[in-house]
Order: sequence, then C-alpha cells, then structure tokens
Amino acid sequence: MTYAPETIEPKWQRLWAERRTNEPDLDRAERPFFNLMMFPYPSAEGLHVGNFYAFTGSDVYGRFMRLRGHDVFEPIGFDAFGIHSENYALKVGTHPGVLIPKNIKNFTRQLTALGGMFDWSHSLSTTDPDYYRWTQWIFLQLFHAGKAYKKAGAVNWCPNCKTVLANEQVEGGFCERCGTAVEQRFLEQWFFRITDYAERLLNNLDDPTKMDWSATTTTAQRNWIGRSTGAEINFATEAGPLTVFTTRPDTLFGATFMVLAPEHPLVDALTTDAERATVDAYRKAAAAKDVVSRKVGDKDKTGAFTGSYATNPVNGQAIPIWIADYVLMEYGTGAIMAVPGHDQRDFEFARKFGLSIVRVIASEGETADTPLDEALTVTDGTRLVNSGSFDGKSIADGGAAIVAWLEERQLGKGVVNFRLHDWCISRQRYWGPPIPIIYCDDCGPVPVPEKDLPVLLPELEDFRPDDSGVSPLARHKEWYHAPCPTCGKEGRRETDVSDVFLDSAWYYLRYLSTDVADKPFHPERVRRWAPVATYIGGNEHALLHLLYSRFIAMVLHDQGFLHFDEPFRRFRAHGLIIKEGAKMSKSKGNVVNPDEYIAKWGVDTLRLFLMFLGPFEEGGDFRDAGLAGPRRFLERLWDLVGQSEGKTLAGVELHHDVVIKWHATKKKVTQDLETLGYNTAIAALMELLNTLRETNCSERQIVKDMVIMVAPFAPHFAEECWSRLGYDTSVFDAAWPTWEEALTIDSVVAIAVQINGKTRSTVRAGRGASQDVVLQRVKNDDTLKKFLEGKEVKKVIYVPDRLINVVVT
RNA sequence: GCUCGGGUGGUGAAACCGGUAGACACAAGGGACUUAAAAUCCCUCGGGGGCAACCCCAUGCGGGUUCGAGUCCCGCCCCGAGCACCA
Repeated sequence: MTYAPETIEPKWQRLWAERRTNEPDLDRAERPFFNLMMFPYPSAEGLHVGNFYAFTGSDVYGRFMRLRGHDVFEPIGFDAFGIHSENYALKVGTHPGVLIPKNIKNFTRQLTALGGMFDWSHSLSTTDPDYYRWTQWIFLQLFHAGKAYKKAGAVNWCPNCKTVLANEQVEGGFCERCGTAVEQRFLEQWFFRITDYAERLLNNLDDPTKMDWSATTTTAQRNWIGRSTGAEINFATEAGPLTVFTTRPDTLFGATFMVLAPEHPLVDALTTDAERATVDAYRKAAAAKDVVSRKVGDKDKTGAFTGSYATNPVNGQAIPIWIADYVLMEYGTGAIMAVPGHDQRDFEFARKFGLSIVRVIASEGETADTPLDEALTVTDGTRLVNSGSFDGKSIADGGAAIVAWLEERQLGKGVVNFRLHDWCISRQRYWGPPIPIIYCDDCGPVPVPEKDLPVLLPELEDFRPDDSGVSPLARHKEWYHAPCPTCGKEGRRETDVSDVFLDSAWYYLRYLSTDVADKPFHPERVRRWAPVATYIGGNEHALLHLLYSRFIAMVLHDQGFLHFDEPFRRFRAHGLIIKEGAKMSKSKGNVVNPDEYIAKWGVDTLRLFLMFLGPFEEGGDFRDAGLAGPRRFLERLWDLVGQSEGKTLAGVELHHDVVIKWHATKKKVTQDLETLGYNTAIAALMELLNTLRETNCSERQIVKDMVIMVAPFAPHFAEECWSRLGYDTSVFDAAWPTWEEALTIDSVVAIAVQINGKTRSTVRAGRGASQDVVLQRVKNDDTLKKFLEGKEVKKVIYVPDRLINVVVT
C-alpha cells in the first residue's frame, strides 16, 4: 500500500465533519482552550500561501493542545465588511452583497482543504445581520458609557476612497489602502474615547498575569500610545495665559520665543494690526496645505511673527510669539516654548528668523558661554547653566526643581501626554454596519433602542461613494427618514457606517455564541472560554486590530459584561512568507496559490514544508524544491508503519541508542511545540526516523508515538496511519507521549577535549565521571599526546559530561 | 533621527545558562539498480593544505573580557520592521 494523499485527505475531512470531531461542547468542556487565529478577509483571489502559513501554524498548536487533553475550540470566520471588499466590488462592478458569499464559499473550500481543526458549527461573517446587530449594540454601549461622541474637526480624507481614515490608517501622509495623498477636511465624525484608556493600554502590556505577547508587538503598541512625561507651563500674554506642553521643563530658562500652531485659538487675539496681513496669509497657506506637505514634506521651517510677546514665568523675560506649521494643533496644547539651544527644530527656526539662542545646559568641558552650532539635545549627565538659582543642577534634578517652583506659584504643573488620538470610527461608505443613531430636531442625536437592532444595511443599487463627504446611504430616502425613537417625530438616520476594525474588535466573543439569538455573547461560555488562550496572527495587525480589541474589551469589562479586560492572554506574531527572495504581490505575479501544491503534493506535505521552513515567528522563503524533503519523510514513516506489524517491545531487545533517541525526541518535540519551535520539532522527528532506519528498527511502540507526534503537522496522514495501526478512534483522542527523563541522556558521553581552549578531540566516559577519571583518559589518548608531552599542566577546567579544557605552558 | 528584530556553508537553517559551529533539510556531484528515465538506495558536500593520521582559517567588520565567544561588553557597517517636525 502506497501513501496516496489525494484519497486519504478528502476521506478524513469527510469523517471529521461526519463525526463532529472538531466540535467541542462549549457548555460542558472541562479543560477549555480557546485557540484563535485572525479571521481572513474573503478576497476574490482566495487564500494565498501566507494565510495558509498562519492558519497552519495556529492549527498545529491547537491540535497539540488537543492531544495533551484539552478541549480545544478553534473557530474560523470571515471579516467581510469594509473598504477592501467594497473597493473590489466597485472595481469589478458587482455588488458586494453578491460577491462576498461567492468568495466565502471559495474560502470555505480552501480552509477545508487545509485540514484545520475548525469548528464549522460556530463560524461567522461580520456582514451577517445576526453579527452586525451586535456590532451596533457595542456602539450603543460605548455611547451610553460616554465613550462615543461626535465632533467636527480636521480629519484625514482620502480623495480616492472618498472617506475619512483613522490616524492609524494613514501611512506617512498616504492612504494605507490605495496610496493616494490624504487631505485635511472638516467634517462631523463619531469618535471613541480610546485616549481615556491610554494609561491602562500601556500598563497592561507589562502585566504578565494578563498578557504574554511577542516583544515586537508590545513595542509597537508602546510606540503608538507614545507616553511622554513633562510639564504644562503658563506664559502670560496680553490675550491671557498661554499654556505650552514641554518634555523639558529643565530648559525653561532657554525659552527665547513661543510658537503656536497656525490653528491655535489664541492666534487672532495675539496678532497685532501691523502683522495681521502676514499672519492671515500664513494661516491661509497652512490650512490649504494637505497633510502630506505639512507633515512629511521638506522640513524647511516657515512661520510668521504675531507682533505680541509672552512673559517667561521663570525670569520675567518678554519673548516674541510666532506661528509655524511645525507645531501641530493635535499634540500637547498646540503651542510650544521654543528652546533653540536644545531642540534641533527650534534651532533651525531661530537661525532662519534671527532669533536669539541661549545655552542652558553644559556638557563636560563646556561652559555657560561655549557657543552652540547646533542644538545640544542631551537628556542626562550634564548640568544647568544660565538658569538663575537652578545653575549647577543635573538635568533631572533641575527639571524637577523647576516644575516644583512653577507648581508652588500655580504657573504650571507636571503632566503626562500621549501620542494616541481618539479613534475616529465614522466611514462615509456603504459596505459596513450603519451607526445606530437617529437625529431629531427636538431631541438631538438619539441612539436606536436595542430592541430595534439591527439597523439593516439597505439594498442600494448605486453604492459608489461621492465627494460630498456624505455616505451613499443618504441617497436611500426611505431608509434615511425614520421616526425619532424618543418623541416619534420625523428624524434622519446617521448615514455613516462604522470602521471595519470595530467588526473585528469583538468577533472572538461571537464565535462562542453564534447559536444565541438574543444576546451579543453567551455569558457562561465567555466565562468558561475567554480570554483567548493563544492568538496567532500577522504583525500587520499588531497595532490597529489588537489595540482596538483591547480597548473594546476594557469598555465591556468596565460596563460589567466581561470578567477580563485583556482579550488575548498569549499573542504570537508569525513571520512573513516570501517567494524566492521577493515579497509576494499580485503585480509581480509571484503569489503562491496553495491549491496547486495541494494537488501535487498533498496538504500534509505542504503543511509540514511550511512549518519546516524556519522559525514560525520569522517566516520563510517559499521555494518549490523544498517540498521533496517533507514528502520523503512522510513516505518513509508510512512504510515504517507498515513494517511495525507485530513488532512489540516484549519480543525485541531494543538497541540502546534507539531508546535514548526515542525518549529524547519525545521531550524535544514537546518542548519545541510549546514554544512554536516547529522547524526544530520536525527536525527532531526526522532524526528519530533516521535512527530507526539506520538500526532497522520498526518497534511498534515507537512508531505509534511518532504517528501521534507528527499528527499536529500532518493530521490526515496521522489519522490514516493510526487506523492502519489498528485503532478505530481519532488519533486526536490519543494521549500525547510521555518520556522518562533518565532515558533521554546516554550513560556514556563523548567529552570534548580542549588544549589551551582549542578543541582537539573527544574522549568517552561514563555519565558523571570525575575530573580525575577524564583527565587520565586525556593523558592516555594517543592523538592528544603530542599536545601534552613535555608541557606542564597549569590549569584544568572541567564541565561534567561536556568538556574538559587543559591549559598547558 | 528614535525603538525593536536580524546578519552563520551553494540554499533554508541548527546550536541549552559562554562549553565539540553547521543538527535537520534542499540543491549539487559521484555511485548502485534499470535497455533508459523517473522513483528508490549508498557515498561526498564551509574554505585551504596533506597519501593519511591530522593541521591552519572560518559565524558582517574592528577591538575587548574569558581557560574558552556565533553567544557577553565597546565601537562601526549592512538588511528588515515600526514610529517620526509629537515639543
């Protein structure tokens, strides 16, 4: 009988479905383990090998945990709302409501072919009214908690996608989706107060009882939240106090001018008649500038003088007030004290406009008068100069002393600032859940009552966005006009839909509850299964999706809906799959479609190959040639299963080396799977197989263990071998092999011999042999004699069972 | 510029806490079987020297610590990712 994946793979996929092998009892499971992978967006192209890699890596872990006796829930679903789906629909001229079900069907076929341990009885799509009804419910919870608000403001507008983008969706001034330059627009938008949670989002990252995440991911989140400590300082002006934020209160004596953002509300009042024309012209130019040239354009400093002066609270000096677009209204207070001596941007500005530059910090070898030819931006180890009574203090002490001095006189206070902005969730598009709000002339914005959810997304023939800044939904007049839920008077629906990231911020909860009609999630099941035990996904979502999910969990927790405030206990980001050294992309035409590889090699070989490529968290290079190795491995193991018939421990004297290898492999594979070290786990299995072949051993007990250990990687293969071994249950109901620690290491070891630190040879000795015994063997060894003869042994370093280093003169 | 990763054979990569560098696999070359090819099996496979036993060199570069460094420290170079006129 030869190994024929093309028949056994569909067979086991069918049997799993029939026997409901992958459907744990959500209400009664005793050792629940929630194994989550990031659900895909069902594109028209189908799954590519990168998705395949991610899902396989997660599935291997889920299957491993199952074999270790857990009740593993491994759901899969579809993130089918959003601009990506809508844009594709626009491109091909088909309604997304027609396109998406087709794509989901294709994805389902591919995901089945992958052989994942998916519980299809709890699948979901975010576009299903039974799903987005509860997405809207979540919006309402935030609204009631005072965490959702509407405000007009400058927002990022993509003229190509014709919608507002969250700050997180703008990359260097360009739309992350289509690459078009983003413009500023003033629109009314819904926001979530994620900034209220900034401190908590940051602190939880350091709490090991709540989070065990890849370091790269927590770092990215930390950077994004961007906490900085400093002070707010009030400068007196003719138009009243002007508050600035600074991280460097220690440099206050060096503030020689002020700079306000052009949009700052005090600019009008501070502008003198003489300067009015210049200032107005500058403000107009700044407003007209799109975000790109303002934020990432050439960094040449521009600005205008307002004609007014502010008083430096610490020394009473009158310093000129300027406006410049390098100061951003969204950060801090929209105003800065400029310290050209110790900030490079302020330095450039001062140089350009001939403003004075004062040194207030001196490094080693410098004095208060040493001239500055660029800003000195050191932050520690030096001392303050030209700073009145604070002279001589270190930067840290001086800063603290100045803040204390200001606080005493109520001229300022120490504060913390975040880079994080509130989350703009409005989208002027069609393909998303309508935001459940009705505007009434008498009652204002009124939330749609929970009993009236979902607010169904209406059928719309022409769903193209336009340039008006108003969602296409406004064009559906019957839908648009709705009675006010409070007073019954004719009102108007909110026509924006919510951001796709709101859909994915809570889907893990819905998986547990797809059969529950009257609640967003089943409370007992959530208590039993959540938070998610292991979450695996791409680093491209390390920021937005994970941050938003965390935020939503915190709000729901604080509202009493959840018993946890961090949704994902353990998160690991997998690496990227590239193709022959290059990133895969449609334009290069090098996107690998798994279908053809499954047809040619079988999915178990493909899975094994992908996991063997390199460390799972680093990704790997997909080269067609590499598939041969894993396939050979499976075939050899297949043959070994056949040969194991009747070979039982009782009748066979096992080779000692084989026993050691067997136990050592069980230990190594177990430990490697725990840490997602899939490539080395597979290598260990290959080594054991090689040992068995070399010693002509097909002992049944060992073969059985190998079949179980290979099962997470090659599930169909393992099921078939398990059945060939005579079992009529699923291999995934078997117990994971255990090992005897004493048998994982040989009783005789090869000890490396170094002479003066250079490895020269090895000697054999019993485990735990003393230094004297080993040294004697070294002295007796013929090949080592030439290094020792006529030399005096000065020192011996002995690492038991590993190495001996003899130092001679 | 700042913050994380990373740099090891022809290739993908291993290497516990500082202890025999290159496991495992691919590719390549040689051989066996075959009329032939494929498949399979066996051998070689970091560089240099030597008939051989062995010897020298070698983990991006330059230093250092150590009996011993791919691993630790200092200073560079390069690649990838994230953030970036954030005060």
